Amino acid sequence: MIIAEVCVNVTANSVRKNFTYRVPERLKFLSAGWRVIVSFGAKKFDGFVMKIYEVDDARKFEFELKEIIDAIDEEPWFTPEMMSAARWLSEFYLCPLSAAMALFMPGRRGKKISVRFKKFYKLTKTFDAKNFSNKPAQLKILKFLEEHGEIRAADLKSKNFSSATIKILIEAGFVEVEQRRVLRDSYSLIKSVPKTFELTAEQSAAVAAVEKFLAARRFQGFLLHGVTGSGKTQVYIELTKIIRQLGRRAIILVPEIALTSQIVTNFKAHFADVAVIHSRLSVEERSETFHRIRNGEVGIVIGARSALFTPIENVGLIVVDEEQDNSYKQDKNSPRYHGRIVAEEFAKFHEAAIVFGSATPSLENFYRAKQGELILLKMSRRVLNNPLPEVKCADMRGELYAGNNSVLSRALVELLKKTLAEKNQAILLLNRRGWSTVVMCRSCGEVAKCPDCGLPMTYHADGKLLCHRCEIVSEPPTVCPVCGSRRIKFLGTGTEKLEAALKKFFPDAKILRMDRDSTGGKFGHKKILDAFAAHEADILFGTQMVAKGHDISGVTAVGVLSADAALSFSNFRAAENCFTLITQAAGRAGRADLPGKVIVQAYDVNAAAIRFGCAQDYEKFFANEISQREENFFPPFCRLVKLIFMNANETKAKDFAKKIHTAFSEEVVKNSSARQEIFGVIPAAISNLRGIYRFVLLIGSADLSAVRNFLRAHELHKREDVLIDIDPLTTD
DNA sequence: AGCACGCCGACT
DNA sequence: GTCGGCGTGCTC
Repeated sequence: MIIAEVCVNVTANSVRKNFTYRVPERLKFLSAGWRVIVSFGAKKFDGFVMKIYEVDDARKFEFELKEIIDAIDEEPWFTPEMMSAARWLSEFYLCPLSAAMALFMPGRRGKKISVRFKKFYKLTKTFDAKNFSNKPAQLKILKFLEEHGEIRAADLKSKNFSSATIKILIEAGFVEVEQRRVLRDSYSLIKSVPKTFELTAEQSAAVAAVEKFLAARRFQGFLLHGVTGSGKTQVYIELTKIIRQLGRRAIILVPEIALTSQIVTNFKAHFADVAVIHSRLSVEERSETFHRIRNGEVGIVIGARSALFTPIENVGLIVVDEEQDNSYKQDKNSPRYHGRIVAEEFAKFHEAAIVFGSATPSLENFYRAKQGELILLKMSRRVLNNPLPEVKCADMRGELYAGNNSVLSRALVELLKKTLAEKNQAILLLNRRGWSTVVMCRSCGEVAKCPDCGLPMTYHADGKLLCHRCEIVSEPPTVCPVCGSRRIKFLGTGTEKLEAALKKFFPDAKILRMDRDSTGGKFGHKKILDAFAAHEADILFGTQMVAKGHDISGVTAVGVLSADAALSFSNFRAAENCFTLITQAAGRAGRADLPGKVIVQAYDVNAAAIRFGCAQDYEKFFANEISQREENFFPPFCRLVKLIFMNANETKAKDFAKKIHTAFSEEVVKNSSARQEIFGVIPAAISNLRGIYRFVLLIGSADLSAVRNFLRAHELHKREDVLIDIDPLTTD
């Protein structure tokens, strides 16, 4: 009898093994990689066939075998590469195999994906027109088919062919029906004109350095450190050309969905077989794209981090653009994987080259490049020798002393006035959406908080309070719920309040806001950026999405408002994030022949990130920051593992965390040859989520495998009340 | 994830 | 004495 090992798709941490099912005769076509329906306990679940083998019919199992109920798709969903990748993911991130497998699924839950077919009619054999002299309608169709080869069923009416006539022809054997799968591609409308470009010396050198390894079919990591406007995308395109000529495929990752349109446009100018994958595509569109990839029709997959999880084979090149970007980290669902880490591991599987690109590399990767682990490729000049913009810092404390309590510093107002007068464009970045970021009682200091997660809520121009994490909406208080005072104050500035300020300062300017509230849908960002590129607006302002990866030639001025806002958070990455934000935003200015000017507004103008950011000096920033990281034993000198202990009972959560803290100190910190540290127990940043208390233990480790062994030994990965986050973005 | 089984508290 | 709380364990 035929036996299948099935990974049942139950999202429970405790179910961590595969289950054995009998394969009934009618499903004997099943092989590893198929999705199937199985009964599990009292219910039906979908599952993934991991292995098929034959055993003697007399063979007894210690449990009663059930039969697989049905197959889900028309073909195996998972390739062997996808399955081994999933196995690695579940080992590395300690998540159930089913959770790792689910990453490769187009929807959240593994339901049958509706497949769309279109009907075509085709000519099957030659015909003699003489035989149809008294059948003009049939002859008309036959002649049409002879000329065009086929006709879509949907087009019959418009051509005045009747379905009855077609039916006769089918019965007579002249015409056959073909059901063809419809593969939609919302990016097919993006057409671009092939551009020939001449590579700069630096670009050519970068391409040549990688090319050596591409041909050798060997894993190697590269860090392409190129200033904004140095033409990194052109390097990616050249490398992709080379790998395609070698008959291998490429994956191009961008941090956010918003950036895919831009890079897809660039790639489509050179390649015809580009596919786009990201989570905002409909489930059907994603699965159809999977189908095209599986068929080998696709040579280049472009997308956000989920573009790693496709059936693509024979990959020779993986590009991680803007590799420092935090959006590569999956932060909401398990497994909490980091796209950068996973991409590199996949590159090893495929014996591919991986190119990390950035103007402001992550500390981790720049450190690795310095150590020689990654090959460093430097591009320090902009293409066409465009100058880097001139960056000035505006001291907002000084502005206050001088009596200016506006959001905009005098220097920025001057710069904007000049820019508008010269008919150029400006970009302003304020990394806070909404109107007021804090709603506070002046009498007692109470802040309006989200009922679910306890984080401060943001006041929006529509008069509602919104939690940016849970998206819970509520009415702002008129009376303080704690002390009863009516002195409710709306503090802090978001993009909506900035919009009002801009309208007041520049009543004649056309302004465009871009933040999550103004960019809905698949192409929301693109619409705004296209409008701005067409100079339909003079000032584009919004959250950090205005600073990422686009190239609009009319922009000569950039303002970064409250650049140091992120520095107040106790986050070891705060300085890095701040530096990156300034550099990225500044990079938007003066990319064409017009020189750019940038104003960075900050309260703490002496902070290292602000100083080096304004100087646009990555090396100095790195040198300063890396010494702090070493001193505090933070990445890249360790890997972090964050454990969150959750319980409705505060004491239980805390006590369990304490117990694990002690165990880790005894078993790992004392015995490991590598440096291991554990901090905690501290309340999580979200200390209570919907009535569940949350406490954090933070592990800094120079040997992750020892930590993983510890977690396994204590079966923390099997628990529902402990969350494991490897390489977390924040420490609380 | 679901569901059954099992051991302690307040009820007809 | 029983009904039902949800802690623990199992599902091929």
